[in-house]
Amino acid sequence: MPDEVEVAATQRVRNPWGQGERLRTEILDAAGRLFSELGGEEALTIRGVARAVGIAPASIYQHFADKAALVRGVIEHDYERLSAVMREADESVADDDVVGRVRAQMHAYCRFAVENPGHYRLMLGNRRPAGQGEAGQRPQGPLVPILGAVVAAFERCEQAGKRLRMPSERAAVMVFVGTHGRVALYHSNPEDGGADRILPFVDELISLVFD
Amino acid sequence: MPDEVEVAATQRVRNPWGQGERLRTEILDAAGRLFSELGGEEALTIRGVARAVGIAPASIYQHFADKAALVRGVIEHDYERLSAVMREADESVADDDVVGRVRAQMHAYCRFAVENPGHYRLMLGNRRPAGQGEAGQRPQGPLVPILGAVVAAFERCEQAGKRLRMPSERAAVMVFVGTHGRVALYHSNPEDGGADRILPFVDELISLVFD
DNA sequence: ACAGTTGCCGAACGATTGTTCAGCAACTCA
DNA sequence: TGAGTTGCTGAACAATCGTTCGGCAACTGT
Repeated sequence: MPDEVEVAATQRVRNPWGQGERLRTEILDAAGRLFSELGGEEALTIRGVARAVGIAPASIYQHFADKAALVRGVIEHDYERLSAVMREADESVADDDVVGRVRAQMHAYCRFAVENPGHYRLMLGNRRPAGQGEAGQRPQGPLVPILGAVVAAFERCEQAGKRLRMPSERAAVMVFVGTHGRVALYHSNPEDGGADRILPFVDELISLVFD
Repeated sequence: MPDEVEVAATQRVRNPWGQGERLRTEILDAAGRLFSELGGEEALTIRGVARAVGIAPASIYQHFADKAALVRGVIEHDYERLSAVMREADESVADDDVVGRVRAQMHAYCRFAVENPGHYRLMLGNRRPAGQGEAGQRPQGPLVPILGAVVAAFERCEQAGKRLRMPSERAAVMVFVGTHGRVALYHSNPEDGGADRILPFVDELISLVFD
């Protein structure tokens, strides 16, 4: 019982150096970079991250309870990054160009997937062990919330009078999933063309769901 | 120099028991099963395979030079399996039902991907280190030859007079890649529906590329 | 029946993994 | 200035990995 109180107090205390939080994100960034280069949860080692940051392996445990927590942190950190670039791309297009906003979102998705093959692989490969999610939280894969933004973009298209060949949510899944699969094909065979081959495909896919 | 001769002679000698080859495929099957359940190259251990087969870890090395050779064997074995089920599905449909043959192929692909999550993950996650392929062999990802069968099916559609909204090869990529992506979404979030949610999506995707 | 070959096993080796712990150095507060 | 707290480190732990080696048992041809 006194243990809990002490732990809580320890966590609440601020770092007097003012560097602790910065090192945490530094670890997160380095781990993310290794993720991108190596790809795969097993390829990411505590020692490797520590070496990349320039600290001792034991220091990792001052910021993350264990390796699983570090991996969760990297995943969370990078999904926010992907969501951010898609949101920025969405907002960088004029409001009345509703289709252009869909295209901008998907192009941003492609760029991110090409530039971060490791994270991309993680998005697919994350097997979610039973009971990993918080209690009461409906279990959902990491792609689902991102898909939500695409659905919203298609609903804006419908409200702007654009004619779709199917309900907006279904169109969003169609485009998102097709883009996702095209990127998978690229990662399976990167030799023949990169983003310059992917983006036209995505554009044609988008035009396909409109009437 | 005499070493090479002796090794070659050893490899050429047939197994007098007549069981060696059978055990090899037994190892391959067990490794494939573990691949399906665990998913991921790193999760597949020599000791785990040996335990699954019921033999000593050292015995694996009588049939595979090292772990990389075992993994290559599993990949090859299972791609042939996937190609086989897609070919069987293709041939199980009447010749004049050209669109039905496309659907049968893609449905078989979905079933395989749902029933073998590990292999599916492998199809995506296989990072091909430089110089792994045989010399003179154009490097290509594992999805590419399978895609070829889909292209052929769409070319048959065109020859039968079906109108496509794009060149047959592009339509094949569109459908294949969209199906592939839909399966990825399923694996990312298996809770909401399985094959019964995937197959209608695939059917709609196929109908989308026809005029 | 006997020598020769072959496939499998038990045991071990070195390397690497995640993780823990005591101690040292740098900072804050009185 | 001195006590107290905090972050980081070096060293070590047990576990697990791929892999190797000598020996045993089952089969072959003669």
